[in-house]
Amino acid sequence: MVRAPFYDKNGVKKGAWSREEDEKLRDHIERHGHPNWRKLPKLAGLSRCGKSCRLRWMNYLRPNLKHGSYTKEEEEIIVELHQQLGNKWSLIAERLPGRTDNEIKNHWHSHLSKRNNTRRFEIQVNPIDASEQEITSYAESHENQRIIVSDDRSTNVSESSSTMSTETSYTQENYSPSLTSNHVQSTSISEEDSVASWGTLEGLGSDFWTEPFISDNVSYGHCIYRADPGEIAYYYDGTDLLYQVMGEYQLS
DNA sequence: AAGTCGAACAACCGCCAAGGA
DNA sequence: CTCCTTGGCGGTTGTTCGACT
Repeated sequence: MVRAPFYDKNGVKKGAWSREEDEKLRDHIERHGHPNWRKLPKLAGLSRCGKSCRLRWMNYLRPNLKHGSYTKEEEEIIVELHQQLGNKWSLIAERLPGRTDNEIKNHWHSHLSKRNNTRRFEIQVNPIDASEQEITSYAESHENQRIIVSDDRSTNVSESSSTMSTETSYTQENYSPSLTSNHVQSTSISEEDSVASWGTLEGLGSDFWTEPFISDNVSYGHCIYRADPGEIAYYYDGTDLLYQVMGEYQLS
């Protein structure tokens, strides 16, 4: 999974490290430390640049490093800290003994970011036909996620408007029916798609999707925007989740 | 069996801030 | 004050491997 070793035009070796190189680097640092990374390769008898040596030491050879799979607790810490700090991998790594910033960053991109993205989704609600049970069933299938729909989802099509409406929230704690839904569906949405519709929102900045915290002036369970038929409504659930609810008013 | 594709991850690259000359 | 060196950080790339067709 690494680049094959090669020498650049300056005779500096790049690519995967051999066991012999690792031994040389480890041995040198254990004897002399690393007061100067630039000078270290020459002193250690390596054809690498100082930066490469530092990276190899910090991310792989350093004592007390953990390698391999992450525990659930570690993943929870990463997700939580990422929400607080953003891509400050070095700060996150400080809170996870034995893990490096590079490793955490890789793990985030290959595992956790995808999982996190699935927290943003779109709900297609037929306001005429979708029952509470159907919506609740949807909520049940999305563990630990709150579904919010407007109270007037059952109002007549001709009376629909784009004014703000009250809302009712359905959670797993409150409801537990097991109906399957034909009218409440979810699909993953991309961040780009979400941002593309951002202009319809009020009270939140355009950087909401990248900000770990939410605006203080948005109350719990607040319906931000109510859509006309065919438009997209956005609902804020009081934590850090924002749902898109399709204003689909036609029976399919 | 062979080809394709995406996930995983080690390593590289460019940029920036701090500190010393 | 300016310039240079160095270490550190975050984004990106390149290669391998396993799953799937």
